[in-house]
Amino acid sequence: MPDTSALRQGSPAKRAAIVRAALDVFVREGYARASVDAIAQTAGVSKRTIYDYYGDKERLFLSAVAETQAAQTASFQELLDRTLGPTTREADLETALTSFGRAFATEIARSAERAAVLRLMIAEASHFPALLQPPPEDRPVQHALADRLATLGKQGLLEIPDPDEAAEFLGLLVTGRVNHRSWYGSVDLAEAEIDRLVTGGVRVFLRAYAPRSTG
Amino acid sequence: MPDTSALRQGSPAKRAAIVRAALDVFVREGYARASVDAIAQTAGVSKRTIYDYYGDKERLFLSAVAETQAAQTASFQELLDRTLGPTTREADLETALTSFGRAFATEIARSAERAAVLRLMIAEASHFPALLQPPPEDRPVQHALADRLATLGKQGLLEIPDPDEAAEFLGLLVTGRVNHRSWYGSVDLAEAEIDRLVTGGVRVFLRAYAPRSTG
DNA sequence: AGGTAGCTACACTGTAGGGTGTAGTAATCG
DNA sequence: CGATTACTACACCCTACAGTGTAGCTACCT
Repeated sequence: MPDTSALRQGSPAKRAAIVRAALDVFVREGYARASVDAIAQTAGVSKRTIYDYYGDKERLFLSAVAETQAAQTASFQELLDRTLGPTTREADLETALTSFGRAFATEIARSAERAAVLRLMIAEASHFPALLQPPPEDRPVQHALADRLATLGKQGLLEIPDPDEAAEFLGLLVTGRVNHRSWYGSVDLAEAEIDRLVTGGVRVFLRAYAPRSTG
Repeated sequence: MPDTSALRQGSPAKRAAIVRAALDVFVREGYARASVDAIAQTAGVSKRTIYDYYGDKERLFLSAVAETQAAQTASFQELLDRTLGPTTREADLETALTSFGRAFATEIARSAERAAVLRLMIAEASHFPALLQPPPEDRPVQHALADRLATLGKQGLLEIPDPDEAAEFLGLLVTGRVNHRSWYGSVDLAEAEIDRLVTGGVRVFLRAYAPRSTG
């Protein structure tokens, strides 16, 4: 006899549609306000199907968050390679860091999704301890960035005593003010404003981590 | 005839008790999950009284947030005077900034309330546009800090081209990592950990804003 | 004493929403 | 072909909760 209490396997396409719709609604409404009916309607799927796939609202929520985190980590890696790749030369450093920062912050501030997920996680962290277990959204991300900075340090372009810390600060300097002003994506910022905030952050980072005496 | 639809004036003590209980529950549960019954019970007051005082849940929420903001702004001013007062001398600068940062971040990370309110505001910003209207929680705060930094700049202790920006970065460097790791107060951090994060942030700030050539 | 205001306790309405059960349809599998 | 699987539509249960109406108690005012 089949285990009728098990979740349905289903098709990847339908799973993706549901998870995508769920994230949309959760992000717009917050967990508690988001209704499964609304998610079903957004996904173009019956409510019953959602329950057959995910069992309950909590698991749907956690799946949706996990889903986007994987996607975001991947897209960050790609971004890092594009803007801070191993071909960076001395003269390009500020330019490269700025363009990295701009791409990074734009991704956060404008793609809406990334910031929105962060917002959602901040809001729900205390209700879903599971959210805290996986690397807090950017451990792999920060590691990759730290590696790049360490390399730049070894090349004498920067003075980086602690690459992990430096990576954290760079991320913070670049995204902190954008997140703050946009209320983590709740309010749109002008592109020019984002640029200004990012550029300022990179400038501070470079002043703090410039080599004391250039050889 | 009396206007029966008007809110009741009531006693300040009871108002305070309600607003305090409301904040407790909102902060712990989030707006949507928080029930007025729970708030009434926490406040030791009947639900009817809450409605007589505040009319509805939304107004209660906004009052609670506004209440704490005023309190927090005041306590920050006091903190700033205590740690970065006008008597600061050169040798004390790093010490003073560090103790400022520590006090600031501790207030945010340990008093729980401040971080929790921020968390709440981040979560609800898109549902309560009114939250965005008043100075975003720290405009007066940042202004006062900028003034102090400008003074230190004029004394030659720091090189501060843009005091407002510098104040923003100092706040960010000092609190950013604490907020990030504690999930804006959802997770407790050890005192030593907070110290380490704050100290690191101050060090970066000083490296970035140290005078290029000391006269 | 009589009136009025502040408050509680409690009953009650209406609605939203999580979650389930099931009949019916279409496709797919053997 | 019949059987199973995936799905929708829909009716449904049950709980939580925002908000209201009201009776009754206390305390204060005059």
